[in-house]
Amino acid sequence: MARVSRIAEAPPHAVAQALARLGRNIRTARLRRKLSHEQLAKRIGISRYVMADIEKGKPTTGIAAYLGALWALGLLTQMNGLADPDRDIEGKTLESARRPKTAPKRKSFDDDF
Amino acid sequence: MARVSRIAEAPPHAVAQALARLGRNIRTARLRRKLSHEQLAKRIGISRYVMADIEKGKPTTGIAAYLGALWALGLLTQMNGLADPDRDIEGKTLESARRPKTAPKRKSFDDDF
DNA sequence: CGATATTGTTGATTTAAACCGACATATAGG
DNA sequence: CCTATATGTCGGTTTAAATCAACAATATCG
Repeated sequence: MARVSRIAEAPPHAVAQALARLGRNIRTARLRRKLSHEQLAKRIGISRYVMADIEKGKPTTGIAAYLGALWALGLLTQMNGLADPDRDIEGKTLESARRPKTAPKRKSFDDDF
Repeated sequence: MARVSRIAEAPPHAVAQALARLGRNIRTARLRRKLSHEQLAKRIGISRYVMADIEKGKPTTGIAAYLGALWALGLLTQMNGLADPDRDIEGKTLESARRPKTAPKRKSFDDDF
């Protein structure tokens, strides 16, 4: 990533937790399939070091490496419904009739946070 | 990421597709909530440029940025069951009684691919 | 339509992600 | 136990991810 964004530097609990759990789950799946870091990494096209990073839930590691791991383990299909607009009740409620291509104009200067 | 791994350089169809869909879904969720790139990016702690990258499904972008977006949109909970060992039928079947901490020793030289 | 905000693009800079070699430690399984 | 393999750690190199400023293009809405 370089220049490390705040979300990566100090992720909120929920994000850090999700990341840690994902890493653990990937590790479990790998061990069940009796693959070493090196073997799985090779299939994904990453180094064994990055494979280890993934299992640690490293925030700055590229998403493709994570998805590649899921893919190589046959678990990528579980990504299917993620953030699906149809499941987004909150969003559906908020949505006005039209579907704007950009966000609506803000009244004026930034409503920060 | 630097030195761009193969998975990021030329992701398999399934991975590229999952990435593109995730990006689109995040965009839809953002627009429904009437947030601009800049507004959402600020809450996540990234620049608007990275926010745009996410919606494009850029493979090399750090996973924390993606999860941060889901988090800021209230969609992170959908990550819960991802790669859950309990749901991993394939893995459960393969698993032998014990739970090794490392992969079993390979017979000898690499079984490549 | 016109004013304003959003989003896209480009080029330059900074910095760390990914890689590697080498070595230490832990684990598996004979 | 012993040995081969797996995994962890460290320093150093390469390279591109993230940022930013500035401007262009596009979309919103009064």
